[in-house]
Amino acid sequence: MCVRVSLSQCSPGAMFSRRWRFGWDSYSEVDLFTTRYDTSTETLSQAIQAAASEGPDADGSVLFGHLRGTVVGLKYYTGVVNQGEMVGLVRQPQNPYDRNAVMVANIYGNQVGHIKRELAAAMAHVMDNNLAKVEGVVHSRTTNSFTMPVMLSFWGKEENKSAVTEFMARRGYKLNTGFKVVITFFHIYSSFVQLKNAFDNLFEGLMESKDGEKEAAEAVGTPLLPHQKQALSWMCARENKSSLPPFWEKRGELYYNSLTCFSAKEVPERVCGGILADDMGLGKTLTTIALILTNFHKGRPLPVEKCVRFSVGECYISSVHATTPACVHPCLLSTCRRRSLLKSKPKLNHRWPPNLKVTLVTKSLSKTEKDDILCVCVCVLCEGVESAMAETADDLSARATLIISPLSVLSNWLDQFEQHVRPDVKLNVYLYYGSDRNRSKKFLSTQDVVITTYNVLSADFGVSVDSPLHGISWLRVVLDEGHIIRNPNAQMSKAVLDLKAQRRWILSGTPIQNSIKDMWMLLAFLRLKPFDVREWWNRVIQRPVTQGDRTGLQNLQTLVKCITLRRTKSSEVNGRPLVSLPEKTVCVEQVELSRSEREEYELARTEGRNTIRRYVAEGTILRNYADVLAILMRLRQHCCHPDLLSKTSSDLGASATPAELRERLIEKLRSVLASGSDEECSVCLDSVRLPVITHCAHVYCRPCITEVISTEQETAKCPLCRNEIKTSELVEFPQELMEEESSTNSENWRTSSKVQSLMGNLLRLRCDDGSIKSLVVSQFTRFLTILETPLREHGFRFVRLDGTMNQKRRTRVIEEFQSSAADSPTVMLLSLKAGGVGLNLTAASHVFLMDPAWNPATEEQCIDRCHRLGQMRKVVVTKFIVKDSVEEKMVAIQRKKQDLVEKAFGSTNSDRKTSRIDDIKALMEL
DNA sequence: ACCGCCGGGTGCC
DNA sequence: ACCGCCGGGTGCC
Repeated sequence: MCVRVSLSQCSPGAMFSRRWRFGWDSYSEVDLFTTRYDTSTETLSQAIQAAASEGPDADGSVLFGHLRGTVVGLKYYTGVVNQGEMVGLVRQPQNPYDRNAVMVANIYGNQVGHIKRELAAAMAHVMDNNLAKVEGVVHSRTTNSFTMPVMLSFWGKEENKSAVTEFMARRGYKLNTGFKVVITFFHIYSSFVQLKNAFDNLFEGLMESKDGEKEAAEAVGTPLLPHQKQALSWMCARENKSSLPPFWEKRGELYYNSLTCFSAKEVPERVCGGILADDMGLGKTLTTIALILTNFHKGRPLPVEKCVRFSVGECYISSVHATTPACVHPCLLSTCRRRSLLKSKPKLNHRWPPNLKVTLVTKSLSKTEKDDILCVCVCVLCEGVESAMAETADDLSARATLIISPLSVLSNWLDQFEQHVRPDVKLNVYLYYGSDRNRSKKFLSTQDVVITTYNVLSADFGVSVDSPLHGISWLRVVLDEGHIIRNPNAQMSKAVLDLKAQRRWILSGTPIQNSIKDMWMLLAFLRLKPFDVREWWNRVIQRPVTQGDRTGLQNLQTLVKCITLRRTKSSEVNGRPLVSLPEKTVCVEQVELSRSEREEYELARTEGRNTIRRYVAEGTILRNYADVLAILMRLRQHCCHPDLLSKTSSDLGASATPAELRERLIEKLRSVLASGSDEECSVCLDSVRLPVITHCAHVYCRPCITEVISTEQETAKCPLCRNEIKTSELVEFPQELMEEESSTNSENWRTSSKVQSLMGNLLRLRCDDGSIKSLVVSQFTRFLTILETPLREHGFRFVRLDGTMNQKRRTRVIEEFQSSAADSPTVMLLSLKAGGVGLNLTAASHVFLMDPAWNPATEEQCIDRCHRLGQMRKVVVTKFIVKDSVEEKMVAIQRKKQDLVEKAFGSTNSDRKTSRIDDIKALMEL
């Protein structure tokens, strides 16, 4: 090697004034790069990926400005760029010629060139210190083939803006600023609210031109409904057709991506699979089972062993002809041996050879012979597996489908396979779960289906280098409830992304739960190029959408449309509803309080109203929100049963010690949550998960409020009352108390008007038709406990399902309830929040909603557990509402709230705040 | 690269 | 001639 340096190497600061130079006489850059970089396993795309995920999130970033830069060294690299194409900028601190080097790469991670030295030096400082994220777009090409201009944009946190701008200016690079973009919490928040609504529409109307139907393979025992045949047809097409992924088009010889302006000679890798986002109850599981059996390689059905029982006395195996007599199914062999039919001695093999033929001869048989011949003969449904082998590049030896599901629905998968696969078909389904699971890769990869849970998968992934599931080339990976993997940093998500598969599917009723970020994980799993790389996703979709860009949203919509099939129960196909469910009637039964109940209620109401009046007058209603909720809660509890009221909680007023404050906050939290009410988190607008209470007594999801705090840092304020909040001051409900809550005293039990109304209904029903089953639903688990006494007294057989039960018990309870046995329970006491999605309670045809919920959707969800596919009877829903009470007003607000959600486009946080105050006023008749 | 830069050849017009 | 000018060789970081 001959390196000639005209000037001695110097400090980075002096580098600009002096020049240095290398000779290339006997040394090519290829050698240099292979020795330098090939020792590292990191690929360029991984480097880009890593760079993008380390940097600040696109959400909170502001644009510092633009700068026109130069990409040099084009002729040394193969990466090509088109006009308007986005490029990635990656720091190369290990570059032997310049540790400030900034590499330029195209969407596919192919190197295009480098940023010119001086500019790179300035950028390196900014990039290395995480002051800004720099993005590049190549707007125009110059005619020469050595350099090209690149438009650089600098993005980062507001507080770094001036530092970056000044630094660049000192180096002689002026950042051109367009209009000033200021993003505050409320900014993000209101655009988030808008998005949430836009998302609701995102998955709507995805039915167009997906209306072909496909019959399932013979092995599927359950006839598919028309919409399921459509889904099957669509899924098969997504797996088999080689249509271009969204935004790709053929332009002459090249394939062109209209979003990133990238083009390539090769066909872009197609996405085999997609998102099946049908509403729950439309049969995603059955459709998936049908897909597994129907669409093996080359669109042929999965070759499965099918046991054929010949009708007695008619058929008789006379001889076995096999082109390869080496293998005979052991089951058949036993018969052959007995009858001495085999000429040669075959080896045993469980897999039936494709061209083995069995000749059957009819013969009259004696009784014993008939019994003998009732042996099982095994046939093959699909022939020609081997011949298909050589034809395509795909690995046709991949056989198994891996299904990953939450633990709670694991048993459902097994049941559904049992139920929908014809009993005479032998499908190898292996449950990869439990400590004694078979970890043999050979064993697993020869199964037809392997089912496991997200937890098992990620546990395996974390523990050992050669996780069995990660070592297998799957034919197909299916993520059930795929929205579970929405956090890309979670171990679970990484484990899922690392799976090797030809085809990938996501099943989910709610593909986007919180934000557009959720979507990235799904696309990354599906390997939808180029969006599986975070930078391109951020730049092309996420940032434009979060900043309210219409085209960004349109692009996202197009993207989603291409890979998603979503139908709701109300969707129509050719003017007819997708599924015809039995009629559902909802009636409200007014309950009159007894005199003593009314007296107690009015007492509590007057007291509460005075308190709230005071808050309204002081303008402190939101500051005392928890207290207000507690008052409302007490009233709601009065409506159900007097014993629901917890011991009067002390007033928050003056809190002497921190321990005392904590005690009182927990008490507040208890009154909000413990009884099972459905409180809404004001950040995500959903029911609270992992509830925490702030020192200003507002309840949020822990992740939501933590994010708010980390975004706003020291200046973090409570989104509801703008008091200062700190992560360290968030209080959780202690687990020990959780358990205490459930204990109740069953001696001196008393009834209530609502209990009477329910019992009257149940007794009447039992009289009319003893086989009718009912769900009795309440938000208050303690109310369910109270209801147990009269049910027992009247000799009802009942079960109970609430959030405290573990999975095993839940499954058993549901099984018991769903059973049609004569002595099976006819009533299920159900806590409104228990189970959430996926429960199948079709045995019930009557639903009694004991108390109104804040969120009408929760009620609907609950009703849907029995008003769904498989329901044979008309469904009757009875809502008990106490006359002249807070419950009546809640119903009115429910309706208003639903309107609000529907029209909420543009509703801001402050709108919501005032609407909350209005709600409270209305509830208390102020 | 239809540039910039380097360094050797050259030297009135 | 310790300059200027010309024209060939050359070229990312």
